[in-house]
Order: sequence, then C-alpha cells, then structure tokens
Amino acid sequence: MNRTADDDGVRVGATATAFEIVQALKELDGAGVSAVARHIDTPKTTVFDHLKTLEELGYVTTAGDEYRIGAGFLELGGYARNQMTVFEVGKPQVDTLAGKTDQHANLMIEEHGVGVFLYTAAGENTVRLDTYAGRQVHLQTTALGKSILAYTPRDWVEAILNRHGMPAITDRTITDREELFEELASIRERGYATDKEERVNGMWCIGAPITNSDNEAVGAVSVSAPKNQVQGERFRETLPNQVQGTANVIEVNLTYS
Amino acid sequence: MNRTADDDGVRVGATATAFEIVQALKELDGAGVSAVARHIDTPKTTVFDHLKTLEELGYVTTAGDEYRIGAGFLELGGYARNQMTVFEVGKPQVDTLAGKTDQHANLMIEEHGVGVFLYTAAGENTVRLDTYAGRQVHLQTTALGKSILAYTPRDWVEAILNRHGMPAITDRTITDREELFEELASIRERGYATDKEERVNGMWCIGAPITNSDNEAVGAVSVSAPKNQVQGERFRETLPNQVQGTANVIEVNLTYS
DNA sequence: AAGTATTTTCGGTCATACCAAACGGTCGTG
DNA sequence: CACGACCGTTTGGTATGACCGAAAATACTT
Repeated sequence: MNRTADDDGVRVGATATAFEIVQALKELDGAGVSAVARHIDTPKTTVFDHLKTLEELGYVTTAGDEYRIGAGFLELGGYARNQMTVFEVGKPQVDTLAGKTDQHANLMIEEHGVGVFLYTAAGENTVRLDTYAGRQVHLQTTALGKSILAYTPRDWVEAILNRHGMPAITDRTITDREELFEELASIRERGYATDKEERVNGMWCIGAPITNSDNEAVGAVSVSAPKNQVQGERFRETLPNQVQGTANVIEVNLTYS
Repeated sequence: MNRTADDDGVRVGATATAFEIVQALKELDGAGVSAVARHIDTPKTTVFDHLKTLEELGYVTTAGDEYRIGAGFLELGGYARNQMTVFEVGKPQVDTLAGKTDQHANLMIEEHGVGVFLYTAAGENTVRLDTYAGRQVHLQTTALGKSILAYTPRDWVEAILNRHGMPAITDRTITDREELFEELASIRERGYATDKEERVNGMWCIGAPITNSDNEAVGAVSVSAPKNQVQGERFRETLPNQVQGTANVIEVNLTYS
C-alpha cells in the first residue's frame, strides 16, 4: 500500500503553517513573533495567532521573551518510540555495544524516506556530537542509513533519492547515484557498512542492518568514533564483528516478541 | 510574565483538532480513520483530511492499515530536550546514579504545570516501567514532582493545582490539598521527597530538587524501585544521600555553563 | 451475491484562518 | 527627553478553505 509516491498531499493548510512555525522555532533556536514571521515570510499577526494556540495546547513554551519548542512534542515522540519493538529490543543492546567499544553507539530506522536516530548511547570518554534521539538525516550520509538502503528494494531506494536528493554534507558525502548503488552492493557482500567523514568531519562509522525474515532492513546499529581512535585492524575487523554481532542479537530477539 | 492563568487561548481551531486527532492516535495505540472519528466524535471526512496532511508533513505514519504517531514528533521533542542545559548536565549524572544504585533513576522538569520525565536510566536488573522520556504526569503524584513543588512559590503551586486537579492514580495518591502542603513543608525540612506507591503500585521513590540561585526548582532527580528491594535503612539513609548528592552535583555543574 | 465495514472523492457553505492597520510598550540613541 | 525603531498585541473585515453530508470506491465476511 505504501510503495508509490505519496498522494495529493496537504489538505489542511492551517496545520501546515502551524508546523512551519514550529520548524522556524527550531531553526532559530527559539525566537519571538517578529523573528519567526520574518524567517518564514508570513504576517506577524498570523504567526502570533498560531504561537498562542500552540502554547495553549502545550506544544510551545515561553522562556523569557522568546518562544521555544515545548515538552508536548517530547511526550508524543517518546511515546511513539516506546511503542516500537526495535527500540525496546535494541536499546539495551546498543547500550552494551557502547560500553564494550567505549564509543558512540546508535540505533536508526527509516521513516518517510529519511533516517531517524532512535537512540544514541555514549561511552565513558566520548566526544560531544550533534546526534540526539529523534534527529533526522539523509540515509545515504551515514553507515546506518546505507546499511538500511542496502537491504531495501531498489525501486524504493530510487524513490527515496528522488524525493530527498543527495546533498553534500561534507566533501566526502556520496552525491553520485551510481556510486551509491555500487557501494550498496558491496555492503551486501560484506554485511556491514562504513562511513568515513561522510556526514561529520573527523568521524568514522561502522553500521550493520537489522533485517527481518524477508531480508529487508527494519533498522540498523552502528558505532561511530573519531577516526584516529579506530585506525587499522580495529576498523577492519574488531568493530565490524562487534556491530554485526549486536545487530544479530537484536534480530534474534525481535523474532521472539 | 508567567504567573497569572493563561490568556484567552486557542485562536486557530484547525490546529486544535489536528492535535486532538494525534492525541486520539496515542490513546488508541494507533487506529484507522473511522476509529479516530468515533473516539473524538468528529466526522470521518474531517479526520481523514487531517490525517492525510499530518502524514504528508511527516508527523504521522501508516503501519499496515492504521495510522500511528510518526518520527516527526520525536525529532522536535529530541531537539527541544537537547537544547535544555538541565538535560545536558543531568543525563550523565542520572546514568551514574542508576549504575550506583542498580535501580531506575530519573530526571524531571516542570512545564505548563505538569511533570515531564526528561530522561530515565535503568539499572542492570530492573523491572520494566511505563515511564518513557517525555512522559507527563501530575506533579503531586511523584517524589520528583513533589520535590519541584516544594521549591516553587505557593501561589504558583495553587494555580497548578487549580488547573490540573488532584486525581487519585493509586489509592495512596495525595488528593487533599492541605495534606500536600504539609508534605511539601516537611520535604523542605528534610531536603528530599519520598513516594510510596503514590503513582505506581509496588514502587517506592526518593526524589531531590535541583535548585537555582534563587532557591527555586529547575528540575528534580530520583531513584525508584520495587518496595521490597529498598526497605529499612537503605530507604531512610543510603538512597536519600545518593539522590541528594546527584542533585547537588547537577546544581554545581549548572552554575558553570 | 449481498451485507457491513472500511477508506476515499466530491461539492457546497459557513465559520474562520489570514492579514492590514493601528495601538501601547520598551529600548536605545542623538 | 523626545525621537524613531522595534516589539507584542488588539481589532475587525474578507476571501478562503476547514468542515462535513452524501455517495462512490474498496475491502472483508458470511
């Protein structure tokens, strides 16, 4: 039911503007009425009406003199995440993976054609990153996402690329479609994916897919680390084994739940 | 600017219905158009229009034949949480608290008069709970929330109680206003709060406030455990010390950031 | 093949989302 | 201290589109 490009689309325009305003709040890291209005090129009064409504409903808060995204979204998002079995099963495994490697370990799913970080665990002495739970990224820019794409039907992948494009995030990001498909093929051979500074400069990643009985990806796990800490043998042998091991454990546990 | 009861309120009705529908999806754990329409007593066609827009915008997904809350909310909520310094500073401390006690450790803030679980960490061998990150609860039903209320101006507390009421969640929940204020006073004397099955049967909690330089709560931390595991001295001495210690560390770290 | 449930399309209509103009407050600045 | 510049907010009119009834597709049982 889900394979063709989406239908016509937005039918309630007011909801669209409401979320446009929320997005603006995010991009501006909090802002006042006028700043938002300027940012999305919309009359002040319209923005005002929406912000007041969203505040009343509990999805926007006022901190001092500016509006910010409120806890209402966290409630809904946290609930949604909690409902997912991949999360329930995967979280503890990702935790132990982070512990064993003393690096960042992550869990990702695909939704609406983009990669969604479901959970991120940090080791003891790890660098600070911009990857919070919920963060959305282009699939082809991470080892996680490429793992997922490698185990997704080709026409589906094509549709995703058409919809979201292949922008360069760093100068190492894959931007050529054929290059991507070749890489996906070799991921299928090896069973795991790598990412050398394709989304974050200085960071290398190893990801492995979590597949179901139809051999399609339902998610992926990864370890990411500053490149100097994972040179040589560790990047080629140890880490891939640990990441794939974690993915397999999750797969097994998924079949019994 | 924030102390009186809120202003008039909702100005964009369409947004209100949109979120009403999302709430219905949550309460029904996913549902189809008709089920939602029935649940909130609204024409099917209206619900249909809204669900399609929300899906198009990425805030609702279709899993099989039913709509579910999508990752868009997690993105916004995760972002909002990530922006909060209490979270940034508190998370690692809550993690170590959970490790030391081998029990659930939690971080809560107040927003719009309700308690919001910002983060929850579990020990190795802990029971499964219904407290996910983002979950909202009545403040007076948890040790966390009572810690916060104890360090909140009285008229503010009154306003919160007026707005959200004091429903009984278990048969131990405080439902009497005077009883609550007496307890808040003794919390201020002791410096920490307790909760004996006031929100979840069988669970006991110890919470301590995180205060700012004005001695007002900006949040709270807690440990919660099955009551049989924390009887006697541990509940009266060891745990309170550990929880208060964690709260203090967070307070100190907050002043330098 | 008919019956009951669904999701979805189609159009009309009246409420309302949107917006221009104006008001009151606060903040710098000359 | 007046001035302009900017802010959030109130007000009221209007054209738009949110809302919804009726009915057509579609799916499942029986």
